[in-house]
Amino acid sequence: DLIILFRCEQKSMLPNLILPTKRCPQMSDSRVSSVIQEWVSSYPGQPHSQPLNPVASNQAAQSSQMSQMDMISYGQSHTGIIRGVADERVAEQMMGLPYLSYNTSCLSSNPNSGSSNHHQSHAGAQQDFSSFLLPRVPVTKRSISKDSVEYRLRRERNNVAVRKSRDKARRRILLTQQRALQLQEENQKLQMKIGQLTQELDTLKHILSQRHLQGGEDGAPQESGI
Amino acid sequence: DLIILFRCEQKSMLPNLILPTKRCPQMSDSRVSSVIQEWVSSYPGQPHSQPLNPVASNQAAQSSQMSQMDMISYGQSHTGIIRGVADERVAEQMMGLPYLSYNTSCLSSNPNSGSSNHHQSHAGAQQDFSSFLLPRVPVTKRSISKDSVEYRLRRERNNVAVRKSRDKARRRILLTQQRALQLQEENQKLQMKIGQLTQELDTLKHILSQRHLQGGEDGAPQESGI
DNA sequence: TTTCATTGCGCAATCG
DNA sequence: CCGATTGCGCAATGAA
Repeated sequence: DLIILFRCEQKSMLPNLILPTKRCPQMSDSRVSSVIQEWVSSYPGQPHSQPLNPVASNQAAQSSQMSQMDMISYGQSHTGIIRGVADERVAEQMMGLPYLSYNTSCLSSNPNSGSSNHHQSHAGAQQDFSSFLLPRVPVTKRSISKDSVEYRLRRERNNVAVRKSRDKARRRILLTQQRALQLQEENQKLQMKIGQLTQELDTLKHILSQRHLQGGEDGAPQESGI
Repeated sequence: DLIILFRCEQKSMLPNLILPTKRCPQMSDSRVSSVIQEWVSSYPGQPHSQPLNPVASNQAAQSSQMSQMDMISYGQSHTGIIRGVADERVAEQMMGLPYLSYNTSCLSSNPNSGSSNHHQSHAGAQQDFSSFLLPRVPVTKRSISKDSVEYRLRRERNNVAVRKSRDKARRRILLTQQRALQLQEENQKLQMKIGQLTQELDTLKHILSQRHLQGGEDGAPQESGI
């Protein structure tokens, strides 16, 4: 009864067990926990009366390259979260306070980087996942030198792309809404037309049956027309 | 032939001329220019062969409280932009480079605050809008002291609300899409049913007409049922 | 490898 | 004053 969620960067490493999203690594902890909640509450096995209160969901990877490979384990009765953080550089806007899940309590711990504050668990047989948790800590990619012209150019290009993409999304959503409304109206018209045709058909059938009663016993009414 | 877009903070001041959005003040310059382009290109008056090249669209109000009341004027032949900026404090992440509109050239000018760099126009009879442009420069709200606990609490609460709202939006969009698909399927079924009923009706009508030819001249076929 | 497109997220402004 | 929305930039990632 131990469900484990992996969060990793490599697509090939995605076990795709619970979260079918492609964006797993970017989901916030609160979102992960809410997804877990949804999934658990939709599970027809145990009652799960309380909202299972995932303890931590802290260590926000706000604008740094955290979460190289985070891992969250959830036990049935003893809810626990194990998190491994492989940080590359100090988060810039790391303000200290952890995430707040919608409906869960929140425990802050170690508001800054580290790669040392793992294992916030508190029960059960948790193995040593350190080999998983620290796949490549000191990667030290090219320091992109935040102030370089090239960085700003890339940022600006991405900002343009983001705006474009969001405009597109907005238009798509609008079109979908309009299409839904249009289809609904069309549906009503079709329903009305069906009612009309059905009534007409009933009338004709009635007339034909009357004719049968009147015009004697012809037997087979089928007359394959011209 | 002078179209003026106002961007202001107070809802009551929204002339709502071109941009019906509630979020006018937050629209980026590139978005504004794209909206203008859309609007102009959909205008059946003049040809507007070139994409009208709105000059500036700079002065990014990225994470500061800029754009108290910006104003953009657009002339038919001489595209110009007047901007009034009432800055309260220096933008934090102001990196220097201006916005890049999707398909327009970009002229940078005065990458930092000011309330002095207005009137980038270059033609026509532009009046003095300074009284509009500087409604309340030195507002100097309560400095929220970026590091205060209260600030962080508010930020965290807002982050939670944002996540919640976006989850809701995602669900709404998904529901709309599913509803559209469902309506489409239903529509097809209804169309088929209509075809079926129509064919059946034609058959019965044909039968009835045959009966008329066979059974002599009854005259009126209408027999109001029981 | 580089570029653009998507997407989750935090911030700030604004609405209700 | 609060939460809810929304535009935006950033970073990670997908896709080509």
